[in-house]
Amino acid sequence: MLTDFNRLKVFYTIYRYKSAAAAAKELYISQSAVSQSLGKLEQELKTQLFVRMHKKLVPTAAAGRLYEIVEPFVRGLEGGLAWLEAEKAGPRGMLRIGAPVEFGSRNLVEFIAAFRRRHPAVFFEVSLGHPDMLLPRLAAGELDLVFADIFPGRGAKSLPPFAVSTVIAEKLVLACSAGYHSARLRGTITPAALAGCEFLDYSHGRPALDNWFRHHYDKSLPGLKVVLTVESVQAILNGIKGGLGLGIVPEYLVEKELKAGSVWAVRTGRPELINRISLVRLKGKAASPAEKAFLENY
Amino acid sequence: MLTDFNRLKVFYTIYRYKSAAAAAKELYISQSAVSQSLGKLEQELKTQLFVRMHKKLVPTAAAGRLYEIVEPFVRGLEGGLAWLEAEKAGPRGMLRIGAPVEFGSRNLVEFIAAFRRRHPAVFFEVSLGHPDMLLPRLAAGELDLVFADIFPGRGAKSLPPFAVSTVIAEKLVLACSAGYHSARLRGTITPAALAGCEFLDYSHGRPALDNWFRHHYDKSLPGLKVVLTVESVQAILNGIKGGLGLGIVPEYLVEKELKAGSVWAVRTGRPELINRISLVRLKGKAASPAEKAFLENY
DNA sequence: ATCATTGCTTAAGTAACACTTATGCTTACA
DNA sequence: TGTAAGCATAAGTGTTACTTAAGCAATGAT
Repeated sequence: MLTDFNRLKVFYTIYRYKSAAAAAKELYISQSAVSQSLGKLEQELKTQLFVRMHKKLVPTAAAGRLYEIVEPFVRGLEGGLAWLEAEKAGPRGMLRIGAPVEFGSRNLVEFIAAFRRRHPAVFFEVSLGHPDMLLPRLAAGELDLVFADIFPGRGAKSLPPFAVSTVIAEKLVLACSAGYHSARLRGTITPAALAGCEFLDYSHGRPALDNWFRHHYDKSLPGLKVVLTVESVQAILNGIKGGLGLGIVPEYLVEKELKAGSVWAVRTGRPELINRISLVRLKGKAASPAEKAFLENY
Repeated sequence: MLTDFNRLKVFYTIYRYKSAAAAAKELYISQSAVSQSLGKLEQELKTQLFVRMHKKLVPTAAAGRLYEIVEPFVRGLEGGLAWLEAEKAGPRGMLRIGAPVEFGSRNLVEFIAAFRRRHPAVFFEVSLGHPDMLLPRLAAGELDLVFADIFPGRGAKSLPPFAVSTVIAEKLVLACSAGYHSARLRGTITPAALAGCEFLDYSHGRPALDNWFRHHYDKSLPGLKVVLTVESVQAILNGIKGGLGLGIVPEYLVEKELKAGSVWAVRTGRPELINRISLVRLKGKAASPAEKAFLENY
């Protein structure tokens, strides 16, 4: 690679003015410095860049070629720096956000819509997926912030470089349809009574169910009949309504149905399990105005 | 503009490795120097570019943007420098040549065709026109070399920054058709006899005719009847053959016709006027291998 | 758990080199 | 012919980028 990029800056200026004296004035250095810098560059490239004529430096073909490389760069740089300045001045620019599928396509998009009404110069790039996929991307600098629904069990301790703050705490209920309930769960609810039922969960390790049982009964029930595994709250909800069995869903999603009696939720006397949606950022990363505005409002 | 371009080179290397230590190794400087350079750049931009994490530098969005500007530049630069190297190694690349219309579209193009058979990596950009238009472009570095038919009268002294060498010396004759001759020029040829004839010239100052008369009779004849002015040797030639009158043409173009007797040329006893086609280059400009090869063969 | 390793940062000293001042040369223009 | 403008070169100086060294934090192995 070229040893000294600064000489290119001098070259660029000389080329524009076809004059060392004019370049010196623009660069706030002496004409001699410009001349020396050009000489060094020519030596370095072992190529003549200008023909010295009286009161004028005439570019050679090589100089023309070099200028065509340097010119778009300088222009791009000026534009880019101006953009950085603008981003520091107020909320604008791109925000790259990761979020769980359901939360991202529901709450987050709604919030973004509201946010953009106040800050139309901010635009978004949302990546939906598991925190397991999202957090490494955050750590690699590909995302600015990530929403993660980290269950109390795992996570937490294995994330030293992250700054975590809870934004939403939604109650999780174990629910089934009224029909399923009246058919399979008459009488008081006990772990033993539940053990014979059909269940729905989000992935094959049944993390949601295990978590719920540990919270409410201090133990997980092995050998549950998980009849449906699907990575979608909406799908689980539909399964519940269709009488497939019992599944974990955010309580606010079934509020109407619970009141109407079409859906029934297991109550154990203990407070409901809380699903904390956390906002994760890289520890030590300065927040841009756009990011600040986003964080303040959430 | 940015004060120090060299820091961008360091930034570029850091970004590629996401590591200051690796960048230091590649740049053959200490890791500390890399760290300091990055710090200076961030200060200069007043923007955080990397989040310092253990054994890793994680780029921010701003760094990504900056990289997208710098990266194509570095790649373009590498390509461009490789090209310069290649051009120095052997005859290749672009040659920008200026020439008079007739010479350029006839002799020059023929020569280029032969030249390219030996050096297929050399390509050409030919500008046709008056030396008056071409030489300033040569002086401005827009052309590498110019063929010029400079009449002895002017030129020569007003071109101090140019290096001139004659490449072709063609005899110019004042000719007319056999029919025109027998009808209008019986007997011995004198200036007085010629004065009553019709003439053809290349431009309205009748430079060719004046030049010819000064050479052969040491004076120019004012008030000549110039019945056709056209900037084309071929057109003049056709005019002569058509019996329009007398015109100046290169002797070799009418050699056959002179021998056959269909065209007749004025002979004064003096040696013929010589039209020197000169090759003009910028004094002090180093010739590329392609240019060298071109000059050697001409 | 503890220790060794790795990588980044900061501080201080040094060495390199870019810049300035000064001079001379060339050319254009009055 | 003289003067002014522009570039090149030389010598000296000043800035600053770099090196060396120490400190800190996080990781992974024993």
